[in-house]
Amino acid sequence: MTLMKSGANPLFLRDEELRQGIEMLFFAYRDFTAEPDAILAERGLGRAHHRVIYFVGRYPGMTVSDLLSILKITKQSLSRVLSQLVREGYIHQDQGVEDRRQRLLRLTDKGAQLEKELTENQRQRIERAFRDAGAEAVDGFRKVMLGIVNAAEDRDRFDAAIRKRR
Amino acid sequence: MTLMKSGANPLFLRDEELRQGIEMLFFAYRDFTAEPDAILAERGLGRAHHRVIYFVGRYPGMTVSDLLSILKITKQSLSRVLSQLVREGYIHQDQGVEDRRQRLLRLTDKGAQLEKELTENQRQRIERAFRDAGAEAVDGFRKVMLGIVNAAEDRDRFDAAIRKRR
DNA sequence: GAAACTATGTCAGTTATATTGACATATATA
DNA sequence: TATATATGTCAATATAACTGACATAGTTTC
Repeated sequence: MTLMKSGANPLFLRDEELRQGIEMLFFAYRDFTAEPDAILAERGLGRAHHRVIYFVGRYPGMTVSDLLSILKITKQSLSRVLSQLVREGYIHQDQGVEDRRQRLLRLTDKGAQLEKELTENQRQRIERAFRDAGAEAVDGFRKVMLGIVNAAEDRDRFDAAIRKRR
Repeated sequence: MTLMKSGANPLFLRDEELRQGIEMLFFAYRDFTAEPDAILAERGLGRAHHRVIYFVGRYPGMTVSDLLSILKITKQSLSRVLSQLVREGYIHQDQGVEDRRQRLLRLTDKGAQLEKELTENQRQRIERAFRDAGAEAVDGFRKVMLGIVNAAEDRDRFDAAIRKRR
């Protein structure tokens, strides 16, 4: 941290550091979504479909409202995306067993295949970044990212070893 | 890293770790944009306007094509957003001095005020996360984020101390 | 058992952000 | 002079979100 743009002004340094943090999030997210978006476009799907497929693959048997609270979108928005995925055979809905109003969501084989193709890309990108940066850096990355996330509920999705720092 | 969900399968652990990375990016970005979006909505502006205001504030005197290559959108998309910002007095355009075809962009006072309000929110979020995580973790965060970003051109926006690891 | 609440779905209208393609203008460079 | 570049604009389209209103089936509570 010695070679900063402006010299020895600690206030500027702090601002520069924080702005870099902001920008890194923007650039990382932009590049992280670019390739999956291209794969999805070939099938007439968009980023919203990816998010649904991803989380249903991650938590099979999740309900529609689980999905709504993760994505933080309205049910009307989800509806169009989800019903397209069901219609086109990527996602299967089972009636809930304890509560029969619920629709338990899971990927079909077709859905799982697409999920793999999409996530593979992002997984590789993360893997390369993690490997290049080293285990210690990965710990730091996780601590910071966890601090950026709002809801304790979402932070709880991540592992206990990180959570205990709070 | 001792308490993982599944026990002692190292392959599972790796997959779990990578998926956490993917999800952290999603959740962090989702929460990072939520509050500025709300402020913008009051003025009839959206996230796209924020990005323009942010980068023009960051690099005063940048050209339209600089902005296009950072945002990676088409000029037609930028056009509507940028001309609204000019029309409503957030951004001022000067004719380029060396090349008079260029429009050099800078924030007006009104624009700078909005930029401050919007960025303040994100800056505070990052600041809190950085402070809670500690300096070492911040280094790790930056290393990993830099690894996720594609273009060397964009990586070069960040500081030399990190860049030299490559 | 009726009333209230919950999970989900759907209709209709609207907004923001992006796209592609075509063309125009001013300026710079070979 | 010819060509390339920086910018702007018109038109049509797509996607992903929103709000509001209403419907249905199933669960819970009084």
